[in-house]
Order: sequence, then C-alpha cells, then structure tokens
Amino acid sequence: MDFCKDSSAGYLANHMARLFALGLAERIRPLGLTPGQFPALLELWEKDGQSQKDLVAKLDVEQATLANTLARMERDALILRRPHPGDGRVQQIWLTEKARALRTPALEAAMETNAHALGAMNAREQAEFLRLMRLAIAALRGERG
Amino acid sequence: MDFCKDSSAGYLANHMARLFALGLAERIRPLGLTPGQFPALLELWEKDGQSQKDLVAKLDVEQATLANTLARMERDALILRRPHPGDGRVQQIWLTEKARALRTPALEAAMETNAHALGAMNAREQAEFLRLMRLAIAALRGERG
DNA sequence: TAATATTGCATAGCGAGCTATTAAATGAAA
DNA sequence: TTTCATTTAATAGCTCGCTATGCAATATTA
Repeated sequence: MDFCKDSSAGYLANHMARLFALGLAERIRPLGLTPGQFPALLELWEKDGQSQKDLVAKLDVEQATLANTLARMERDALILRRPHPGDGRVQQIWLTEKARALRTPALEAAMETNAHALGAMNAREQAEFLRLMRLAIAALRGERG
Repeated sequence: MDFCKDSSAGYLANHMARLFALGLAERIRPLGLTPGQFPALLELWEKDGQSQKDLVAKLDVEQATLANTLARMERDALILRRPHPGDGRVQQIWLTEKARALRTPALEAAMETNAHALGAMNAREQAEFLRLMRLAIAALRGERG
C-alpha cells in the first residue's frame, strides 16, 4: 500500500500544530503563559465574568479539558472564580489585573509566530491556507457533533 | 488589537490537528491502536529492527516522547525490544506478528480520515493544502534545529 | 412536596507531547 | 589501564487533550 507520511494531511497537520505550539510556547514563556491558556484568554479578554459552560461553547474543547486549564490559570493567578449570585452551580470567571496586562504582549507573540510560519507564502497563499484549514475543520467537525 | 482566532494560523492548526487525531482515534480504536503510535508504526512497517535513535531521527519527535510511546506499544504487544548484539546501549525494535497484520487496516483508516477531511476540496486544492502545510512546517522548523 | 431529571463543574485516569535528569555502556585519552 | 567524555535509553515531572464518572445545585414532574 502506498502511504507516505509527507502526503498525509493528518500527519502534516499534527506535525505543524506541534511546531506552532512550540514556537508560541517559546515566545510566551517569558510572560508566564502556556499555549493551552491562549484560547480561554482570548475569550476572557473579550468579556470576562462568563461561566465555564459559556467558554466551553465557544472553544470546541471538552468541558473537562477547560476545567483543568482554568485550574492551572487560577493557580497562576490569571483568573479568579467567583460563585454566581443567582445559581449555586455556576462559577463566574474573572481575569486578574495580571492577565489583563498580558493581553498586548501575548497577542504580539501569537502574531509573530503566525507571521513566521507563513513567512514563505505570499498574501494570496496565506489567505488560501486559512481558507483550506477552515474547510478541513468544517469537514472533520461534520462527522461528529 | 485586532486578533481573531479564526484568522490565526496557529489557532486553526491546533484545532484541525485535534480533529484529525479524534477522527483517526475513532477509526483505529477497533484495531487496538492509538494515533500516537502511528508514526512509529509507519517507520517500522517499512523496516523493523531499528534502534530508538534511528526512529527519533526520522520522526521529529523528542527521544523521551518516543521512549514512552514505545513502552506503551510493548505493553500492547505491538513491538519487542531486543538488546543489540554488538552494542549494549542499543535496543533493537521489532514488530510482532500482531502489529504486522494491522498494517493494511490501519493505513486504510488513515486514508479514510484524510479523505474525509479533504472531502470538500478538489484535487488542486488538496495538493495546494499539502504544499502549504509543508511550507509552514519548513518555516517553523527553521527557527529551531 | 417528594422523587426524579438535568445541569454545571470537578476529578480520575489515560495518551502524547515537552524539558531536564539519570544510568549504563561504549569510546577516547592520559 | 584508569579516567573522562559521549552516546543510548529510561525516568521524572509538567501541559493539555480526551473519556468516564461523581457530586451538588437547580428544575421538573408525579
């Protein structure tokens, strides 16, 4: 059977994602951040005080995964969890000042990583690349929920 | 600052890779395989009896990562480790009959996952997608080793 | 209102990636 | 030959995915 890893979209996707994560990790380590915290931070920078459930809905990550990530973020003083006044099951998630202050340098680090990865592509190719990734994501999501 | 996760190559790459892994995991679970074993298996199906170091060189994964993966594969009776006759530091890695027999169904599962992910692209787009991923990988690897 | 279902979150346990460290074997050099 | 360096693999400990399960609070319904 003819199967070459360098012609396998899945193999390449895995490899590429690991390299992206490493590149980002290197750049945000000085800030005390890790790549897994990024998605949650992006949402919370937009609007904090959300519940864990709200965040899960926006992130396409399992609830348990986010719960653990939030626990690390609380440990690292990036967020606070406060009980929701009207519903005892819910924890509202608030950013600390520390986390708020990291927004600009963290976003710069992410954009730098992206720019570096796409550095050998022209504008048309970059746009096409994003479009094709979105296509693949949509197809793969289709077979699940 | 304008940063949208759906226009971030790194964000999309991570999301896509997770979906690829889930799709593959689902398909190879009946075979008793997991996605992380795939790269090692691909090399070993080509040629077994290699050392861990040989495999590390081909896989772009850290030595410690591979050591753990191989430990799980040994536990699952996919490989055997035999001491190298001429060099006491080296362990040669051999496939079991069980692992050899899984080659065809496992490759089919991988190709099925790929086909599904790329289902909404025409042939030109698929080729372009692979090319652009290879470009990004090359750029990201550049900044490291 | 009492019993039951649902919801929101936490926890346990595993896979697979990483860095850093250690142990054992081999090779080189004094 | 004894010592020191290098090489190969294993281990410890972390992040961050996942599934499965448990627990407490709230909603629903008999």
